Amino acid sequence: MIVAALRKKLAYEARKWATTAGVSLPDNLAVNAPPAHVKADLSLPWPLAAAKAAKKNPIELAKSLAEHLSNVAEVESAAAAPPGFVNIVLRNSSLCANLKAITLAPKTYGEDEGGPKTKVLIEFVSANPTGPLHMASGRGATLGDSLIRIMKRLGREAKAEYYVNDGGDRAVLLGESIMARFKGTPVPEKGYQGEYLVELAAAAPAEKSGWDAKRWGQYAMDTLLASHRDDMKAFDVSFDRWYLESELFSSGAVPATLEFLKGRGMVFEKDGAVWLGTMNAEGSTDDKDRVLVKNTGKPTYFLPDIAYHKDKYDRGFDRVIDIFGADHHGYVPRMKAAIAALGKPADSYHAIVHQLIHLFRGQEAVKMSKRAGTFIPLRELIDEAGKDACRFFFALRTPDSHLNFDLELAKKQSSENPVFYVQYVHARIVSIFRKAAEAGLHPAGAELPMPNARWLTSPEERVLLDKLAWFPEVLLDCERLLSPHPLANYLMELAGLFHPFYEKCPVVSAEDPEQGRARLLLIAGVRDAIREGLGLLGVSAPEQM
RNA sequence: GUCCCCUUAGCUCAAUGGAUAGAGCCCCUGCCUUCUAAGCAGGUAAUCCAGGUUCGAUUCCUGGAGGGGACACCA
Repeated sequence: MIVAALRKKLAYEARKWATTAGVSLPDNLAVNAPPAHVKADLSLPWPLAAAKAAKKNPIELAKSLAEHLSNVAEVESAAAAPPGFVNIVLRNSSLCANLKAITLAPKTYGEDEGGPKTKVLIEFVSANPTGPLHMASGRGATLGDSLIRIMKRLGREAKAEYYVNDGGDRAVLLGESIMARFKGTPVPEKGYQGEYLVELAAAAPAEKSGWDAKRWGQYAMDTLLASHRDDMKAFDVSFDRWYLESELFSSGAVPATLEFLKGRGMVFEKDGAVWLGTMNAEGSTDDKDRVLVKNTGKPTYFLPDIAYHKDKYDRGFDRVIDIFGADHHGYVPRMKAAIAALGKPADSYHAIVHQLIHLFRGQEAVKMSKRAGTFIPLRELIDEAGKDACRFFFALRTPDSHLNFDLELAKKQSSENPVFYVQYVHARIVSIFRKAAEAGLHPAGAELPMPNARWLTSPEERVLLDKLAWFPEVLLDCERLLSPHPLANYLMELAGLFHPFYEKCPVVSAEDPEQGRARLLLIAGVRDAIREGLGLLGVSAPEQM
């Protein structure tokens, strides 16, 4: 029985109890991990919540609920604790059964949790193909890709999409900029000034001398887009679709969306331009109206963006998530307004805004790249620190907070480096399994038996059993918070709990071979949780270090 | 001027409104003939300020202080 399923069972029993006790419980019944000083596996604050409405003494309710819950099969004991908690100790056998569920049937996590039967689309990175991908895109990529992996793991239908702004004016300007670099003439004032275009122009094929700006633009955009694809591949991030803005235009979706919005009465004309009445629309979050079609007759970028989001819904996605960098946060209210203007429910759309990355070498802030000038390309970071360190560091923090990325630390092969701290545990366990096979304790790959109840009862073993039971809950936390950081932090904690076990509980040289095999089962659970957890973060789990 | 994010230990960060606020690093003291010392055991140390809501606030609300970012008929 895993915690996700046990939570349901306890909640069900608690509701039965509430009926007979004549109290009402809130809709959301959370199961918490108890604080360190409490010797229990689960903590339920439910009596506290019930006492308020019922005007009853919470500790009395807790005693009554504890008595009721001690009849649940998986529960060893349930005790009331002031001011009104119920603390539950689980049977070792149910925790062992959970362990078997982790090591033998890992595909069942979250399944019995149900969860919303939705089709989720997450759009992320979506950088303009006018320059190399930059390190902030790495944070968005980590967020999006890990969320996709976690949601899939929970049985959701989740797709990843990258929107490519390959539209007209931008391509022309890029073409003019790179052509100027090739010819050594000044780059247009509003053009792309980056030094990378010099390199790119030099690398173009021989016939380039005859190219016009349009041809140059096409070349630059194709090459840069290809580099974005390469960078994402190197970062172990994959997309179900690269959606081109040009596709959107050629499909006629842009004028069709304008007509659709007109039909809904959301559009008005003023000063020769066409506006979306985002400010006063029902459910609007925007502070001013926005232009859809300029007085020149050309659409702004906003209109195709709305058309693109309409298309997401038209393709059957009922949960649409966009990931933006902090510099685009101002874009969120108007996108929400657009979703409302399309007549979609507000809670079907979610924007994740992640904050900036500050790059350091030790104490020293890194402001710019030597190669690319004013910004740090993602590729430079991957090349220097490695994909694993980048992804783990990016996953470790909530998107809301600024992220300090220390290149020196990320490159260190020591315990100071969190990613090595976790990977090391995996390698250690794999090594123990090798030794166990050599010693004849347990042949490689064979199934491990369900341990006898007298094994795995020491504090070091028990705490690991417990921690493993929370793994599915952590994935649900990630989904709820739309961030992989609870998983990354969980892996740090799990790794930290393994080392005391390693010191005190010999496996291969255990007193009793049966005990050794029980411990093998336990560490197989740790190994698999780390391997899978790291996998969900796009980080490798080396067998040897 | 308006808007967004942040402020927790010396440092980097955790904690669906729950109990004695957790980790890792740094520093100090011990530990390698026994499954990887990239490790273990022990020690010191924290919620920016003022109000409010609540049985209960690091968490929610209001105001203030400090730091970061954004505010085009640009993309």
